Amino acid sequence: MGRGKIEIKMIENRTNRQVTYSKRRNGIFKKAQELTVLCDAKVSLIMFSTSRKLHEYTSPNITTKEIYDRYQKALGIDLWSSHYEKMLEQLKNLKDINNRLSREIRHRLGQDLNGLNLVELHALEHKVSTSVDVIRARKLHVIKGQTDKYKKKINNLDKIQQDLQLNLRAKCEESQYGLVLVDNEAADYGSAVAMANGASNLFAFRLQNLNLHDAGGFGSQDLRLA
Amino acid sequence: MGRGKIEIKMIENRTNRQVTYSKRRNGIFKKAQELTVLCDAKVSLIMFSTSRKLHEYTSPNITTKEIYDRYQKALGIDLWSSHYEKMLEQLKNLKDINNRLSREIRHRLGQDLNGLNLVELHALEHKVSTSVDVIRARKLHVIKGQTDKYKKKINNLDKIQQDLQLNLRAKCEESQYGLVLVDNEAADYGSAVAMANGASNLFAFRLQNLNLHDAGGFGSQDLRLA
DNA sequence: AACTATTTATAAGA
DNA sequence: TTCTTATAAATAGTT
Repeated sequence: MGRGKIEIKMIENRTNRQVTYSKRRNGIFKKAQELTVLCDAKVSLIMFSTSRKLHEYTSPNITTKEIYDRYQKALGIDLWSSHYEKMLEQLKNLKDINNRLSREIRHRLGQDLNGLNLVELHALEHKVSTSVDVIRARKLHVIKGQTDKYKKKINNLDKIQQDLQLNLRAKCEESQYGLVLVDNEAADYGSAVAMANGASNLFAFRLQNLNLHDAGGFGSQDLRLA
Repeated sequence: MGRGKIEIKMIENRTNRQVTYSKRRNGIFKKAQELTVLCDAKVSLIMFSTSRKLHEYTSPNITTKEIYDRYQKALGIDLWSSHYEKMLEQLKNLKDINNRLSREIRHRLGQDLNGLNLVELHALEHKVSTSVDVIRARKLHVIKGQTDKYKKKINNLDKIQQDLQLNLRAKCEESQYGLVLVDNEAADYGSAVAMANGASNLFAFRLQNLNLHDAGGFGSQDLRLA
């Protein structure tokens, strides 16, 4: 349809090709639009020129995604299925795991026990009771670690005091220059005491916190300094 | 282009519309194919008739998916992202929940306690210890329910025996026809005993199972028939 | 971008 | 549906 008939083969001249692309693109878009209106059809027309430039027509009242969803449904394929289905499966697995974990926790909390028979209840009691033992052992271990550290600090403090007393005695037997030295030692002594007190206060604070949470109370032997 | 000019509006006659759809569909496909060849373009043309029937044209040497991938790239969008990202978020949330639940359970099992300080350990001990109390209380409740049932059955059995003895005594003081009646009563007596034994065996079985799981043992008062 | 001679598409009818 | 054909529409080559 033009001044002359043309053969349908690639137009070698770049400019001519570009011009023809433009003209025919408009033509095909118009056809698509007419088809949409005349025949109540839904059309998605996507095209890329040689220069990879995008042009598209989509019928009104529908999106490209909807067209493509319909397309996949019609062909019974899902180009994203492998990815999508893997995710769905993952989701399902995680939900299952979640449910099992939640149930386990609820039971360990003493909730939802109605479904359990005597055997299951006893097994659960034993499990949780064993856990308490493990946790208590761990707690005692931590307490022992902290008291050991505390005792060590006290020992250090004792040693420093002894050294100080020795030094003081020595200094008193020396000249007046000793005073300066004594001042220095006194500074050291002060920081050592501060340090020891600091550690001690820290520990006291922790014990206090413990008691705040100790609704059940724990046996006196639990806090014995081993 | 036809015997007469037509207005571009929906063709009301279903048949005419279908015929026009057919003709124009062929026309537009031909145009798409010519554009592909003449201009070295890539075209994806998807359409649905009123009856939702799918027809498509895709340029050779390219797939519909590739066209759509290019399309999304060109527009800088991702048609599936909203769906996809929602799923990703769901996955992430479930994983987080899982991790928290797992951690809670591990702690309640007495595992992975290294990261906990003394306060946390004590709180944990208290929580789990409280749970044991709840579970134990529930267990005792169940045991009491079963023993009550057991006692009730024994009472019933006693009553049946008393009735039998009364009846037997009465029958002995009657005529020889009494023997038939005694046989009937004996049958009843047997089934009653079987029933009582059955219940008793069931309970014994449960206690046996309990003992299999009873590594820690439970106090004798726990099994006292209240 | 226009123009326009010519080809092509297609509406209506069979 | 498919074919026919008169006519509308598209467009190749030109300006």
